[in-house]
Amino acid sequence: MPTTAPTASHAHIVETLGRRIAGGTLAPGAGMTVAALEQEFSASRTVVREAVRVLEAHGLLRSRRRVGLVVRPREEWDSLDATVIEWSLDGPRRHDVLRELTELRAAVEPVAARLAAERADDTARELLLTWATRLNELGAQGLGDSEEYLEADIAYHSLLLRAGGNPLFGKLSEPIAEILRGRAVRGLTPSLPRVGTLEAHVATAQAIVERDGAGAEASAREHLTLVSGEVAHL
Amino acid sequence: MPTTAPTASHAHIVETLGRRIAGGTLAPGAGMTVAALEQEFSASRTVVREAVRVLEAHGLLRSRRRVGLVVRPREEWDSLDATVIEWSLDGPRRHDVLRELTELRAAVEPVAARLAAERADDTARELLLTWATRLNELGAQGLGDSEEYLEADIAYHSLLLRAGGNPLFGKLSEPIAEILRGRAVRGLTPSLPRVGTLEAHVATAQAIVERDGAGAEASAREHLTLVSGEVAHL
DNA sequence: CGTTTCACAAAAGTAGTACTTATCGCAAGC
DNA sequence: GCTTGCGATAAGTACTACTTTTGTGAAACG
Repeated sequence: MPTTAPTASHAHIVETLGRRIAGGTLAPGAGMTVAALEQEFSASRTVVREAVRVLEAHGLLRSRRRVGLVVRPREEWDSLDATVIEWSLDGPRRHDVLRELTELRAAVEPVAARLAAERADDTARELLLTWATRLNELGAQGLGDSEEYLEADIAYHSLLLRAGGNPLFGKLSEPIAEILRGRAVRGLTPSLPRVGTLEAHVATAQAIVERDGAGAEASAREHLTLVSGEVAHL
Repeated sequence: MPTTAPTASHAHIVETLGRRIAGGTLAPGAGMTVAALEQEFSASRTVVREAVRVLEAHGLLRSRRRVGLVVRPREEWDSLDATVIEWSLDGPRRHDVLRELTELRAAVEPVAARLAAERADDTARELLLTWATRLNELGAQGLGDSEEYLEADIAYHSLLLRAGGNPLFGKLSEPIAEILRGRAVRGLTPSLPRVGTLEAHVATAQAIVERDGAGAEASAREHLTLVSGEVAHL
């Protein structure tokens, strides 16, 4: 085999095609055939079909006999899947996606905070407070747009969602990590976090440590109202 | 081939295997091989591999060279996917799943109600109220466990989640429909809905019609507190 | 002229087989 | 005892032949 396509194996096709669809290059309703994909990726039928199956499983594509492969409407997509979200954040609709995700986050995080306050184990509580104070410090130093801040932010929110012990909330930490990353990459994170944000983090964590469910929920909600405001008019 | 498997095609393998894993028959860590599956389902390699790919995409399975297929830990599953949820509701962990989903629902629906109040179009508002009053009527007649009630319940909640225009919330209507169905099938729905439930439905819908975001959120939250209480100790 | 029926062909679905590649585990050598 | 290399194993990839479904268009029919 010469220096041609680097064996466009399974994962590559899924990735490329997924990005095209979720990213918007390939609009819903657009059609294609397995044969065409074989050619384009210079891959065997088997490989292409497996890739198609995966995209089908994610609701991005539909394969029908005699018709070929058709891109499905957006409502059918597995829009809560981390990979699908990542792909969506690449397309022209990224702002919408970001807004939608933030709304979901605003709904979920306060309740997650309450659950964490009620049920988290002690190490999680401590760790949560640690991350919150770290965020506070970094933010105060004007490092709100730094790599470390992003990392701590993801760690904090991820733990917050997991600490309540409900795997479904934990699962939502993946999309939420994607938003944070997505915002950071696009320079939407200010170097000096908005007033109230850092305090809200610490207050939430503090409430969780003190097993104050209502308090945790309230301060998390306060924080997220601020965030929603920022993202609302992108 | 005798009267054995009726050409256990792709979808059937996905379904069966998915149920086994998500349902708990096949515990995380358990291993198998493609060859074994070929035999069991008397299907060709191609078909089995495609099925495996789909399950892999849902995070239920991992396929590694020289090792074979390994069932992945529950945290890795695409637990928000409607099919995965359906499969999970069949296993011994169904009560946990039901509880977890209800918690998520309690977090999401109030916010969805607010968004609906702020942004739904007029037909959706009207329809929402129609469903709510229908639920009210059916409930008052002691038909809370009837087929019609379930149908109306699903329609109401589904529309509530979609009306706000955020596809992510809309997507969550699938799992939520699964819960309602799951509860009904298992006879967990009382024929006379708990006091307050029906009123809350109507109140929420009423608030949405009046574009009262805060009110909609509040009454939805009230309703869901009741529901959570019911499901908490299954 | 409109409607139904039917046959054809297109495209995915299924099957089987041959070959390639990664990797785990063990054993031999340092 | 630790590393290194070999071999077996199981998935990954490829190719090809065959089957099944189904949309479309043409022909038959009312």
